[in-house]
Amino acid sequence: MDLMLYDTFTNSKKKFEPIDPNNVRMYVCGPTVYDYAHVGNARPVIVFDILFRLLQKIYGSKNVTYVRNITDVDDKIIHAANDQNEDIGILTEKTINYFHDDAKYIGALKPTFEPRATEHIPEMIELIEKLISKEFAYVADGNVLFSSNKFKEYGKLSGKNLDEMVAGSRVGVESYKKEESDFVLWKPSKEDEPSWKSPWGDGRPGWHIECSAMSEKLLGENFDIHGGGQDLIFPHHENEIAQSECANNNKFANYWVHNGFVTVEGNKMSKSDGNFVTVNELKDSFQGEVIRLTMISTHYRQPLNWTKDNLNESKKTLDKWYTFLSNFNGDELKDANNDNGIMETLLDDMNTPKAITVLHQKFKDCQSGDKGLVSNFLYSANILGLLNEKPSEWLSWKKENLNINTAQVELLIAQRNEARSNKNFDDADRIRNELDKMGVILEDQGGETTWKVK
RNA sequence: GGCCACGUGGCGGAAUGGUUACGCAGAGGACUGCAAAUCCUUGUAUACCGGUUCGAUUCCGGUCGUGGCCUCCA
Repeated sequence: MDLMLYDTFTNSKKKFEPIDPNNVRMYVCGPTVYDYAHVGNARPVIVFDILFRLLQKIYGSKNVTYVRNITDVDDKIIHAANDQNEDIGILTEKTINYFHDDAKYIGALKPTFEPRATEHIPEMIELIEKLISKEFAYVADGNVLFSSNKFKEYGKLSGKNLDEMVAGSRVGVESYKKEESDFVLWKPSKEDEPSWKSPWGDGRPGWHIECSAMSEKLLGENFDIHGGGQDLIFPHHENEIAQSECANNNKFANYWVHNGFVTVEGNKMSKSDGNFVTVNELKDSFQGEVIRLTMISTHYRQPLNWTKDNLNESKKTLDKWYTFLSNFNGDELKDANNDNGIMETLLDDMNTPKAITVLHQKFKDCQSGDKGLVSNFLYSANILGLLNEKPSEWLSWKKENLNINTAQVELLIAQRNEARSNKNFDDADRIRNELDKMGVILEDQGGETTWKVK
């Protein structure tokens, strides 16, 4: 069965055919590093992690190159550094570490390459020079601008056309721009701003050029998949296409894959609206796989409404699965390797919600305890990056996180069981209520009493 | 104003030209001293109006509504 992907360029599902099956190449726009990532930022990390895993399964893990860049020079970073009175390099380094911690927490594999903008300034300058020499770009007041109307196909990804855009635009036009839709490739740096020497004076790159330069360096002029959030379609990806295709006279990316937004009460989650939740702040209450399952419970192109109820539902599901798996030791579940259904759902434009349905079915099927079926269930979940923890560790996670006095709980349980064995059920129930108030729930099973945290 | 996406039960969320998944919650049952957990059973939905069709939730047109992009944004 073929991999089908929804391509923004044609607004339709297309069969995926790699340029080179021995080197399938994907570029995804990564974070701008000035602050903790919120769950909206985390969505593409998970979505394209799923796609990365899928491509590795199909083409072999050695035959897929996944590039996710880090934007470490940008106005927002400069502002944040100024606000916090912090050195830019220290701020970006710190934020990159946060990001890596978060990515690991939500179970994302490391990309093959994670290039940083500041480490590719020479490549960007080279690309800009190429665009100037081909007269797609011009210099004005120390800025270098891309001349949008020189690229006849400008707007082809987002379905916009220049005349309409100008008519409806709310942007103030900078005086040095020939056309309102021209965009900056290089701009002069002010005092105290990061700055690099260039043929056009000391300055720094515009936002879009880094992706064109770095993708070309690591993946070539023409590569398979370019991904990112839907809000990057215009202008970011449009501008990347303009830069790269004009510079190289070659097709840029063959497939454009965009994830939908995370919303909060129906509105897009974003830093500027202040309606965001960071991944980091969820770590106290939810394990990474809970976040991951919540995220992939909705198809990647649909809006995803972020609620605590959804998180709790995912948690409940994973608790149930892990509880069941805790009856087995890991070694006896190693032999399964055919997935029976999960791959089919993913091949159809990464239908993760349907994959989860398949997982529920498999879970039901393996209630008999048949080790082959249990192994298959576990293997299937692993494809989605789920159930990678040891059940015992998963189930004790909350206890360790909540400062519950384990010794006291065990003592009360012993007292209750003493009362129960004397058929003193009033006392037994009183103790259980007491524990309940502490957030501890008891389960009497097979003559043993286990407990868990609410 | 232009462009794009979307409207499925109480909630989440797939799919489909003809019996509408699955999960959560709810209800009933088994189990339990009682619970919890687990298992079994179960009710409820395709925004509105037209059209095509033997038949549409699915295809087409329109209406209404929601969200997004057009400015930094995943």
